[in-house]
This record gives sequence, structure tokens and C-alpha cells, in this order.
Amino acid sequence: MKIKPDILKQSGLSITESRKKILDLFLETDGALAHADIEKNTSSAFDRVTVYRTLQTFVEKGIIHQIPTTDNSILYALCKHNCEQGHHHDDHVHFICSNCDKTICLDEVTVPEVKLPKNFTKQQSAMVVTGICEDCK
Amino acid sequence: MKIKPDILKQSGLSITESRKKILDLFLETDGALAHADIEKNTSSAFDRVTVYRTLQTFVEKGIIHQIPTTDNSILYALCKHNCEQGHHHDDHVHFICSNCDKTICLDEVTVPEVKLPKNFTKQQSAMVVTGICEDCK
DNA sequence: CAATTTTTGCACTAACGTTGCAAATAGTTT
DNA sequence: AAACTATTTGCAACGTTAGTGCAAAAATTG
Repeated sequence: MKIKPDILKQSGLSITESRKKILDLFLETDGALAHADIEKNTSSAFDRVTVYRTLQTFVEKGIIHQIPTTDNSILYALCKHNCEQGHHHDDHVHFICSNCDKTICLDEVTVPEVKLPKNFTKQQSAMVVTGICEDCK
Repeated sequence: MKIKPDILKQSGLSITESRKKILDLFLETDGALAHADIEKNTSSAFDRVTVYRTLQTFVEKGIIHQIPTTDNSILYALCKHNCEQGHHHDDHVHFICSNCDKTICLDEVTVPEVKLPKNFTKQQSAMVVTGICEDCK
């Protein structure tokens, strides 16, 4: 596993308490986090605004990526592969457990290709599967 | 194409101005709508609350379905196939054009099956593809 | 360690979403 | 068609979520 300061340094970010703590949280968590989770779970409380800005920065730098949901929230998860600024290799399937509500990145499961209708050009594709996860089985 | 009052009647809903107007909007629009679009585009202005409740009702009755996004909003689109209450046959791919920002239901393109890791059980799956649509090509 | 740049937290504002309740509208019965 | 019942609407109020400007604090640079 990479070392936290390295991740920040490689992205050209200053190393601050909040960034380290939030990054920690992502590294510890095997799944996706919502903004609210982050506010609650970081021991030392940061300002909401700091959390917003940190997440925004991390997304811009390709450290984390966003996961689409239908419940009016955004989930964030670590990019495990090499994501450059703006270009995410975020091609794995996301799994949302309808029992424990956790969102898990299935890094081994690649989003399959689909044939689009004529004159449609693909840039990115995302896939979200809901069901029961291994822990809740 | 179905006739509006029929759709409402078949779902056991009273036929009201707002429901007809909002349903109209969906039938006219070849794509998905966000809550905000609906508030803006219905000629006679309804209360925000009415729009919320109407959308909620439509989802419950299987008239429309929700589309996941990463931008903290929910998109709604007509269910073109036979969706019963609670059981959506919403197994088609959604396409978001990064030029005109429209979301289009690719009814002909079915979400492919994926092999989940051991002990994961699938209930539903959704797929969102971004790119350039036929109109913007 | 001083100077410069970046980041943080606070105050304020704006938008979003939900609920209770009375008025209005739709459906039903005779 | 009128009276009755059930449903739906709009308003007001509330709470949560998200974003911005600016001064203070912390991090980086030399």
C-alpha cells in the first residue's frame, strides 16, 4: 500500500492534517464514503467546508472518484489504479449492498463494453449493481 | 403512444392538472428530466412540493424511473416497458451527452450481465455511459 | 527563520427536500 | 346535478446540504 504523504506529494498538494486524516479514512475503509461519513468518522472534527474542499481537490487530482447514486448523494472511493488528473481509469463495477448500505468497489469486475446505437460515441461508462454483499449473506 | 389519462388511470391515480402536465412533459421530452427542469418547463407553475410528490408517486407506480448521477441530482425518465409497482424493468443503458447534457434512455441497449465475486448476490444493475449523442455528432 | 503561498474556519447565503395542515379539487353516490 | 368522501394541492415552517468571501492559521520556499 502506498504511504499517505507520498500520495499527496505526488499530486502536488501540501500535506495538512485534514488531508492526511481524510486520506487515512479512505485507506482504512474498504468501500465508498459519503460526505456525511467523512464528517462523522474523522476523530478530530474538521469544518464541513474543509471536507467539501478536500474531497473536491482529491477528485481533481485523481486520488478519489465519484460513484453515481439514485438517492441524491455522492459517494467517493479511492482510485486504486493509476488515475491522472481528469482521466480516471475508473472502469470497475460498484456494488451497493441493500442490507448494510455499504458501497464496495469491485476492482476485479470490469464494466463490460456495450454496443451503442449508430452515431453515439462513448467516453466513459459506469455500472452500479445493487444486491447483498458477502458480509451480509 | 399511450394516452395520458390512460397511464394515470391504469396506475390507479386521480387525474389532476399537475399530473397531466408533468406526464405531458415526459412524453414530449426525449430524454431524462431533473426536478429543476420540471419546475421550469411546465407552463403553469406548480408548487415545488407538488412536483416532488408527483415524481415520487410516479416512481412508486412505475411510470417513471430514477437514473443515477454523480452530480448530486436525480434524473427521471419514462419507463417505456411494462413496469409494475416496485418492479422496474429498467434494464436499459442510460446515455449522458457531455456536449448537450441530455440524458437519453437507450431502450434497445440492455445492461449486460456481470459475474460478481463469490457471495455477492445481484438484485438490480444500472449502467450509465457518457459521450457524444447522435444529435451533437 | 522570515517571506510567500496555500489552506483552514467562521459567518453568511442560497438551494434543496420534507412535513403538517387547511383549502381546493377529483371521484363517488344517490 | 348536488352532496358527500377521499385525494391532492399549496402554503408556511423547518431542517439539512452545499457554496462563497475573507481574515487567521498553517505549510512551503528560499
